[in-house]
This record gives sequence, structure tokens and C-alpha cells, in this order.
Amino acid sequence: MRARPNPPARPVGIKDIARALGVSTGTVDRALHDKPGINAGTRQRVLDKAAALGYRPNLAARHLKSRTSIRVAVHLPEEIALFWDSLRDGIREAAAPFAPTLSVEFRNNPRLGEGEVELFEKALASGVNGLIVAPGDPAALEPLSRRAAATRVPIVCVVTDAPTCERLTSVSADPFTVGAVAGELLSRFLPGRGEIAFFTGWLGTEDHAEKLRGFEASLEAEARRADLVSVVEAHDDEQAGYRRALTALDAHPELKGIYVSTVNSLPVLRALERRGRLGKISVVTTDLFPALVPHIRAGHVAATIYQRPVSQGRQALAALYRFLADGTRPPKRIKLIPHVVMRSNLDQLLGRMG
Amino acid sequence: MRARPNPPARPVGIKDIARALGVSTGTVDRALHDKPGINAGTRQRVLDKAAALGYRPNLAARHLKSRTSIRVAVHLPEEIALFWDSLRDGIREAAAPFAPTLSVEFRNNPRLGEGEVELFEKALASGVNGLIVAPGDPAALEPLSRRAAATRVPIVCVVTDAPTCERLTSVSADPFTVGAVAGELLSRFLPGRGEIAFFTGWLGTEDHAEKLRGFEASLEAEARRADLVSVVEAHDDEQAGYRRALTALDAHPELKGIYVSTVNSLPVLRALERRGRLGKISVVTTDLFPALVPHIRAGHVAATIYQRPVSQGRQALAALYRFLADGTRPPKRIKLIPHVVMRSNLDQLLGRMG
DNA sequence: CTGGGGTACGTGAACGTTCACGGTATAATA
DNA sequence: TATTATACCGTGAACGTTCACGTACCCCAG
Repeated sequence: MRARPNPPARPVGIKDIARALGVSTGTVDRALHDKPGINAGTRQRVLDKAAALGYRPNLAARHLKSRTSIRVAVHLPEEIALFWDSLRDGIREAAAPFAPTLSVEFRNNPRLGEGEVELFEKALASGVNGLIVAPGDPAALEPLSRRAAATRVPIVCVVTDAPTCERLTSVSADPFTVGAVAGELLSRFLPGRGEIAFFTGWLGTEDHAEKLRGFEASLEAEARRADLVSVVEAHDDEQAGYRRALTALDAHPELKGIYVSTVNSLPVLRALERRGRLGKISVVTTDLFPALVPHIRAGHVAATIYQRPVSQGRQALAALYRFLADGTRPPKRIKLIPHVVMRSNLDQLLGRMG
Repeated sequence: MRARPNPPARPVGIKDIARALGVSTGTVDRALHDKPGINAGTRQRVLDKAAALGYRPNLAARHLKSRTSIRVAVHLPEEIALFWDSLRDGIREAAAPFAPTLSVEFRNNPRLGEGEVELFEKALASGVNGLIVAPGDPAALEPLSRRAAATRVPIVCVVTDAPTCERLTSVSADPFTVGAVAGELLSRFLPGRGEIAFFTGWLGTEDHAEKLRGFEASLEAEARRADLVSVVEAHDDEQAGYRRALTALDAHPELKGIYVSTVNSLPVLRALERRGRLGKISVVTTDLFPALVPHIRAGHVAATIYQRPVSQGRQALAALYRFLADGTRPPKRIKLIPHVVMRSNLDQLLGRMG
């Protein structure tokens, strides 16, 4: 009844096409790869016949030929090792099946945004074929990305997007969804109505603005069970974030919930502790790092929205490799569904970052 | 300063080993693959030299030779198309890079547990090299799995485990964590204390018992904010489930939360509707299928624990392939972290089942 | 001494694709 | 007409690995 979608017949190769048309394999090769030196008519005949026979290129044979392996450089910070190492693991994992056709070179900068320009220039000079970066300072990277585009070196952004850069794609947790999930969780965690606050990094970044939009959309959808009374820009300066958090807490003694949309949630937690309100306020944070773990265990942080670095790494490398190998372009943006990490799944997540 | 972990040197191949030792490539091949017809001494010399030079086999070349491609059969039900199709997509996606060395044949049985034995026998008879199955009736599959093991045909279980079967590994959402997440969510969703109920499939299955354990562990950790007052075995008969749900609802007029740990949550929802208690009770369900979507949108289902079929498929095929290709054994059990699906991330999940 | 059987190893042809090179037409120029 | 240029296409060698086959050698029975 059901059409058999898998004819386990002998796979048809380039030679089969050549024999069927009475041409040589060289001609078929030229036709299939848009190379010069072939009549437009025969090219079309080859393409038609290839489609008719259901030709699928043998990736193994193709890669066998290319002695000069594809080189991709990966530029990531060292700062939050647990997070970035997971990302690297994902990249390594995805790259493994293609060795040694594909070789991945990891280069680190100390912190997000520090020294990334130098790494970028060095990579371009060394003649890599592709690049995976976590853009800390998109503005500084923009001219470099144009130079890369000029030499046909594709770039994949991970974790955060740099929409103004010339990039092949970006892989990240969808910020709107991240904010929306945080908003829904916070709404539901409140017993009845209550005031909540939103702590962000710098709203200039498109990502953070999107998170806020998603957050507000969820509050709306949840019938305004929660009132957003404060949006605090914490920047990424620890001291400033701490002081602003204190100010916000004092200004809103009835606060029942907090979402920290930036990775820098520790200053807010310290402020909560200082004011003796840990555990009395539902806190949702972003990402996961060692210092956050005890807070989750203790219940001071109800949930954290995790950006799934392993999957990001896997998908980033897969997209980049497919483009370098086949020329197939990925969607402009690859959005992952973020994980909700709570006390109950924390251990499993720490065990194997999946 | 930092040790360069990637020497972009020319990859060392089987010929390099042969030349270094003054033997032929055939001898190196025999040594590396435990084949007969080689002196134990030279085998060791080859292995040592291979390790010293850092030999990594070129997968492309290896697969090129094997004209007889590896055949794996995938046996999945048709029943809940949205779920099983996602699983199939994950398998296809993971298999794509290895075509045509690896050919995947999909066979369907109408519902979970129906006709799986026949499919299994047919697959063994047809001489497949590996099998991916969702065991509906582990007891019936057990003797077959031994026959498969006797002929060295590895089996990978997905979605649910069959620990008594001879299987290479199983890929599934960790049931303890699934239950624990549900328990934590439900605890936090309740405004203050409250009674909750646990609806399961048949507790005989190891998976469901594990879910209950995880669920109870979470209630304990959440300081008993919620009281588990009822554990209902709904079986998978729609009518029986519906009647039992009605009974449970009537017996507990103060019920504030429900977790349905089996995929069959619709009878429970119908019972809730019948008694006019939809929306008054926090409901957490399992998995995702079209009929559940409007309930999530309406807020009648606060969250559903999603088993991530795409990832399951990907990982199942990857593990099976690695074993068939390299002989590397995966861990006995591969546990995925389940997704928490709510209104806020439902759309993204429906869009691209990631 | 011959021969048969075993062990240990070398040899070379494939696998499907790519690419540089060479060849053969036809067209343009001297 | 002879020469050169151009467009198109065929040829064959590689890529790294595997496998069937061939060969050299040693041991021992006939």
C-alpha cells in the first residue's frame, strides 16, 4: 500500500549518467558543477538525466580527492569555561565524521569582545576557509566581515547575532522565545498577582530588545497576572549592576519576581541576598555557570534559560560545512529552542551537556 | 603560551605507517583490523607506530571501498505522525552525510506494539546490518533480540527502553528527569499548598515507574508544597482512562494539579472539561501532538514535557553508525534532557521540531 | 628430493569522483 | 590552403583504504 520510499537499488553514480548518455565522466563532472568548457545543451541533458536516474553524489569519494582539507577557525572566549567548552564540544562532535577532510582550529580570546579583532585578522591572513565566532563587539567586526566576504570566507555567528555583519548565518537561541519563556514561567510562578522586574544587559543589542518584547508578550498572554514595574539596564559592569539592583529592590518593596536576561546575574543575586529577599522573590536567569548552580539547588533561582551551547556548536559547524562542501545556503538565522533548567534537571544537564 | 592542539600537518595514513616500518599497506591493514595472517610481533609494531604517528583512518576512503552499503532498518509506528515523523527526520538528518555508504529503510507498523514482531523478523531475514526500534512490547521482542544478537545485528531502542532485550543502547528522555521536571513545575505552579494527582500508563513499564520516582523526588525537594493524593493507572484504553479520570476528579474536589505521564492525555482533559474544571487545575502532560496544541494555547495545559524526537533520532542513528563503522560502543543508555513546552515556545517548536 | 600445506607478507586492482592534460572538431585569420 | 584560436569533450591518474590473489618461505610427510 505505502509507497516504498527507499529503493535499495545500487546507487547511481557519475559513470551511470555518462554511460546512459554516451559521454565521458569528465563531461558529466563539468555539467554537475557549473564548470566552463561544456555545451549548454549537453549540460542540460546531463542534468536532466541525473535527475531522472536519481543521482546522489558519493560524498566519500568526493572528499577523498580533496587533499587540501577545509580549514575552519573557531574564535571563542575562555571566560565562562563551562559554557564555551560545551560549544566547542558541539563543534568537535559535528566535525568528527568529516575528518580529515575538515580540520577545525580553535583559538581563544580571554573574554567576550576582547582581542577578537586580532584573532579575526590573523585567521584571515592564515587563509582559513570559514570562521565561527561569538561576536562580542559587532561594530568592530563589521569591516572585517566585509573583508572576509570579499575573499569568500563565510562566517557563522554563534550565541549572539551580528545582523549588520556579512555573515552566512547565525546560530542562537531565539531571543524572543527566551524572553517569552521567562515571562511565562515567572507569571505562573507567582501566587496570584504581583510585581516583577526585568534586568537586561544593554538594550542597544538587538537580542536584549527582542527578549524584552518576548517577555512582555508573555505577560500579555498570561492575562497580566504579573505587572512589569521596572526594566533595569544592568550593563555588564558588576558594580553598576549591583547598585542598580539595590536601587530597584528598594524602590519596589512588593516585588515578587525578577528575570535577568543577561548572563551577568550574580550582582542581582548578591543584591537580593543583601536585602534578605533571596527565596522570597521568584528569580529566572539566563544561562548556566558554576556560581549559579548552588543558587538553583537552594531554590533561590527558580529556573534559568539555557542557550544549549552544544547544539549551537553542532549546528553552526554543520551549516558552515554544508556551505563549504555543497554550497547550500542555510537560513539567515538558525533558532534553537532554549532549555528550561531547574533543580530537577540540573544534574543531568551538568553531567552531559546535551 | 597555550599548547597548539591542532597541528595542521598532513594527516598520516596507512601508507605512512607502512613506509616507516618497511612493510606493505596490506600488512598494516591486517594489523589494524585484527585480521588473521599476520605475525603477532609485527602486528604490535604496526599498532605502536600507528599510535606514535597519530594515525587516524580516513573515513571517506574506507567507505568508498564498501560497495555493499550498511543497511539499517527503522521500525516506528504511524500512530502519532507528528511525533514519529520528527524522529524519522532526525534519523534522516544524521544519515545524510554518510550516503550512500549507509542506507536507511523505514518500515512502519500501525500503532505502538502492533505488528512489530513481524517487521522485526522480516528485517532479520532481509539481512539488515542494524535496527532502530521503538519497543512497544519488550517481552515479545526479547527472544527476537537474542536472535539478532546471535547474528551480530545491533539494535538501538528509541523513546522507551527495553532493558531485558539484547540491545546496543537505548536513546530516550531520561524518565526520572521527565517526572522530576513535571513535579517541580507543578509544585511551583500551585498558589500555596495543594493536592495533586499523577496519571500514568501502566506502571509495569520501567519508564513509568521511574517517572513516578522522579516526580515524588521533586515534591520532596520542593518542601512538600504539593500533596500527591492519587496515582491513577490510566492504561492506554481511552474509555477506561476517561472513567478513571472522572472518578479521581470526583474523589478529590480540592485537586489543584495533575501530571499525565503517558502520551495518552486526552481522556484526562476530556474528563476535566466534563466536570468544568479545565483551567482551574494546573495540568502538565507528556509529549506533543496536534490535539494537544489548542489546550496549550488556551492555557488548559500549563506545560508538556517533550521527549525531543528529532534529537533522539539523530543520536540513535549516530550511535548505531559509529558502532557499525568503528565498533565503538556507546554508553548503555543515552539520556536526553526533555524540553518544557509551554505557550511561549509552542510556536517555535511546531515550526521546526528542534 | 618432491610436494603439499601452512604462515606471513607483498601486489595490484578496485571504489566514485575530480582535475590537469590532450585530443578533435569547427571557425576565424593569414 | 595552412595556421592558429576556440569550444567542447575524452583520458587517465590520483585520493586512502580494502581485499582477493600471488608469492616466498619454512616444516614435515612421502
